[in-house]
Parts: sequence; structure tokens; C-alpha cells
Amino acid sequence: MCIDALMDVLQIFREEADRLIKEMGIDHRVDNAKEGFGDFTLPCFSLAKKYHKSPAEIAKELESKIEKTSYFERIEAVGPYLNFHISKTKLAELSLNEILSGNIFNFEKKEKVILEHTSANPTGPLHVGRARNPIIGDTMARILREYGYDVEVQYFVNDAGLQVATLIWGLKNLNYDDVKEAKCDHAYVKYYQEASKLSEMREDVRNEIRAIMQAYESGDPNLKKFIREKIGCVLEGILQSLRRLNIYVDTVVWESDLIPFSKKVAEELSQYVDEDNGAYYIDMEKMGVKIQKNRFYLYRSDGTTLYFLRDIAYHLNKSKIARYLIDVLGEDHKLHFEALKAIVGLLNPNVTIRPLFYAFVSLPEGKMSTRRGRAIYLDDLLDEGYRRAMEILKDRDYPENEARKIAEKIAISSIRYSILNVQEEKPIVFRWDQALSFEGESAPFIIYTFARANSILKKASWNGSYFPELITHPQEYKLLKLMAMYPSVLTESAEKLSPYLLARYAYSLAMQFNQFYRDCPVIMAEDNLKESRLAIVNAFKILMERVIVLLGLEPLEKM
RNA sequence: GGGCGCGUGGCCUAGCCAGGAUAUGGCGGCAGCCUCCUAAGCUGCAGGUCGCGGGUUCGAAUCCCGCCGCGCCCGCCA
Repeated sequence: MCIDALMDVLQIFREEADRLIKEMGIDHRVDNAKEGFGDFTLPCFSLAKKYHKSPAEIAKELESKIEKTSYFERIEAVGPYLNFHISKTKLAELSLNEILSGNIFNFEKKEKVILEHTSANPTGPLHVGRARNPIIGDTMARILREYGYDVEVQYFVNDAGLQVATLIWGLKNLNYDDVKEAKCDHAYVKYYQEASKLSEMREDVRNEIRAIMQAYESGDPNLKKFIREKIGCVLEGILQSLRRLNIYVDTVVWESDLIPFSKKVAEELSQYVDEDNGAYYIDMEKMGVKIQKNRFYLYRSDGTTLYFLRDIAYHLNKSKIARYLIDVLGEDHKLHFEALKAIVGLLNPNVTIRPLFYAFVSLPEGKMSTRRGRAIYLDDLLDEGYRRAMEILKDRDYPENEARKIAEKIAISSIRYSILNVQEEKPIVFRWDQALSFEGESAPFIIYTFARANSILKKASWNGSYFPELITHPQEYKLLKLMAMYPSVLTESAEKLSPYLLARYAYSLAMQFNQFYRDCPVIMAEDNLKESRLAIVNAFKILMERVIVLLGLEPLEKM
């Protein structure tokens, strides 16, 4: 049978169940049943009124009336429910065939999408609070690619803002000989922190910072060269940390390059713009947009542009290359985004802009802040993860360089997974032990399970055959059923912009495999049963590896 | 004050959008399992007024209303 990849195998059985019900003249669709009550169920409560019978009687009656088909091994009334039990043989056949043929991974090709993530101010190293953005963003990009989109990942460098000007002032006016960090993001952050402190206290410093901003916007060539060099170096430090986490950016867009275009955009919007003491703002009410705040400023009174205007220009530019734009943003950007979306939508009605908001990672003592020096840096978290993984590997007999490689992969995977496994809109309070957990709901649990499957396949080679009628164990069935859900999980994750859904699925898959592993011996099974179980393990390996890579984790054949 | 989001055992968390049968798992705690495919695994035990109060419904963790608590926002910052 040929199956549309967008529809998972379970859907075939569901439609069959719906058809059987419809044939009995009942206009209802089946629900998923609870564990232990079959696969689908038809609750009969709502039919009670119409037929003037108890739900249990109705269920019983339907049980006797319903047509027998090969799709279900059993359809039975249990109290007020009519429960459907899928034929294990049929599901095993379809499910294994979909995975082993690779058909399950065939998603239809889709349009281009530009996904923007991170876009952190290049004033210092990425801290863990900010790292939620690239981890979610990168995983989302992987999922959307798998789903068929042509994804371009962009990083928008906020080099034209106040924060960067503050850092530049610090680099020009301060001197710390004791700072010897190799990476610029770490080497310069002290200059940013100290310059921030000084600007809070001294008006002359604030004026000098403003002067830097004005000169940069007006295109002072020496200053531009200086800023690009320094900020470029900080940015490289950030991108290097991201690469260590398997995160890659396709295009870097410098905000300052958009200033001339921003000014044109402001002219286009002039009918909605008002003046306030030499500054200019857009009046949302004039635009017909009802929003919490009415005034969004585009220009300062000194004539320099503001982030809001540059961001509008940036999105308009993006909308020229792709009609679907996705922004990964902290929840503090909600209001900003709402206004931005309304304005860009007015200037270009063809574009779809969707946000992927996430709540912050904070410390028990409060929000992380680079400026105030209250933050845990991503680089330090990675180093600590590596150290802890090495500690565990010490007790096992790995050659030194192999242990190093494995430890690094475990650290990367654990950190990514600890972020991905939490619903995006839930706030996270950072704890070392939770971020670097190696057991339970963690990346090592998932990867270890994958390694177990590999170990079986290394010890017994599969001859390529399988026998659906021998696949009858409940744990075999549960695993195959869960694997068959992959297309709908991926679809939901892509359409709802929620990598977290796939992270949950990865855990369920691993857990289910461990149940199978416990109850269903493979290598010691006989002949055809052994081959059939090897087919399941093989299918699991293929699917699990796919999911691990989609989450940006590192599959290890052995650990 | 207003807007948005979140509130589930000691800690973390699933389910909520599309209301149904014993509320999912993890961490921590206790007790077990390596002559048998890797113990980063598995099994068992203890632990819950699903923030509070109303409402809708045959039925509410789930939907609606009100309240309380926490987070974020309401900048000529980004």
C-alpha cells in the first residue's frame, strides 16, 4: 500500500474505525484510547440522550452490530466505551515497511523561509539565559528543513545600537591589562560592563557614547572600520560558541548596513508619523492598529535611528526573498513584535511573520544580565559539562582521545536537551545539576538507548526479512505504534513551531525501546522471530538517529 | 494600574488548543536486579485538595468568569 508521508500509519486505522462507525449511522469520530484500553475508543455518553438508553447498553449494542474487518483484531464494549484494538500484524507490516523503506521521511518540498535566531548584542559572551534562543532556533530550523522548507538561518547583528556604542567607548577609553582571554567576547565584556557603569553615573560619558552612535550612523569611515573589527571579533566568539553546540548560521546581517534603507522606509510611513521634540514616532492608532502602546519611536531627537525602525526595514528586506519569516524571540519582545508585524504586514501584505517566543532562563537570584555581570556563560557551562562527562568516563576503559570526543558530545547533547525538553513558554530557573543531567529525562538516556540498539545490530546481522505474524509481543507492538507516529509528530512540531514536541517524542521512543529491550530478547530469539526483532531494532536505529540529529544531539554508536 | 504568559507530589515535568475510564514521567528518598543483547539501564515502595472560589456539562487538570501568586512587557534600550 502506498501511504502519503504526511499521514502516519495510524491514520489509516483511524479512518477505518470512523468508517465502521459511520456505517452504523453514527456521526462521531473515534478518540485515542487510554493505555490498556486498546488504540481508539468511542465514548457513548453523548449518544445516550438520542437513543434513550444507557451509554453502556449502547456500547454493547454497537459491539454486536459493528462490521468485522482485518484492521482490528478486536472491537469490544467496556462499560460506556467501544474500544478498538488494532491488528498487531497489520500495524507491524505497515509500520516496518514505512520506516525501512525510508518512506516515513518523505515530506513534500515547500517554500523558502527565513528563520532568525539569537541576534544577541555582540557586547560579550553568550550567557545561558540567551542560549535558549539559538538552541530552540537551530532545532526549529532542522525540523523545518526535514519538513520540506528551504530554510535560511539569519543572525541580525545589532551593531548600530546604544549597547555596542557603549562597548566601543569602553574600548577607546579604558584599559585593563589583566584581561587575557583569547576570545574577544570574553576579553571585551569587562569593558562593556565598566563603560555601562560609568555611563549611568556620568553625563559626559553618555554624551560621548551618543557621539559615537551619531558618527557611526553618518558613516565615519575610520570609526566604521574600528567598530566592524572589534564587534566582528566579539561576534566571531559568539558564533564559535554556537558552532560548538552544533549551531550554524547561514547569513549574518549587519544592522548598520540597513540605515539608508531604514530612512526610506520611514518616509514611506510618513503619513502615520508624528513629531515629539525633534524625535519621531509612529502612531499606531493612525495606522488603525489597536495595541497596548500607541507610540513606537523611529528616530531620536538627535537624528539617529532606533532599533524599531531598523527592524522594520530588516523584515521588509527579508520579505523580498521569502514570504514566510520566523523570528525566535524572548518573551520580552512580545509587544515589539506585535507592532512590527502590523507595520510590515501593512507595507507588504504578502508576507507571513510568525514568532517563536520563549521564556527566560534565570538564576535563583534573578534574571541573568551581562551588563551587571550576573550570568553563567555558555562556554563555562560547556566546559563544566565536558568535565563531568570525563569524570564518568574515567571508570570505563576508553582510550584517552576517544573519551574526550565522547565527553564533548555528551556535554553538547545534554545542554541542548535540557533546554529543548521544557515547553518554550515555561520559564527555566538554571541549576547545574538539571542542565547537566546524565540520567533520567536527558540526552545521555536517549543516546545510550541508541547505542544499545547499535550493539545488538553489531552482534547479530539482520538478513533483511521479517514476519509480521510473529510480531505479537505487547512491547513490540507499542514500540512499532510509537515509531509509526513520527510523521504526525514532526508535522505538529513544524506547524506549531515547537521543537519541544519532538524532544518529548525522542524521550518516549527511547523509553519504549528500553521496555522492548527488557522483555524481548533479540539475539537469543529463534530464526524468523529473531529476524523480525532485528527488523524492529533496525527500524528503531534508523528513526532514532534521525530524531537525535534533528534535535542537534550527537548519536553515539557506543558509549 | 493595564496587557501577555505561567501556576500539577519535597523539586522539575506531561496532559490543557480538539472535556471522558486508574493524572505522565523524571530528580531526590527507600528496597531490589549485572553466570542472560551495554546498570548513563530496569523493577518495586513512599509521596497529589491538578493555585483558590464559582459556573457550564451526564462528566472539568482540560472550557467560561472572578480572585491570588510568579514571570515578562508598558523606554528617544535592544
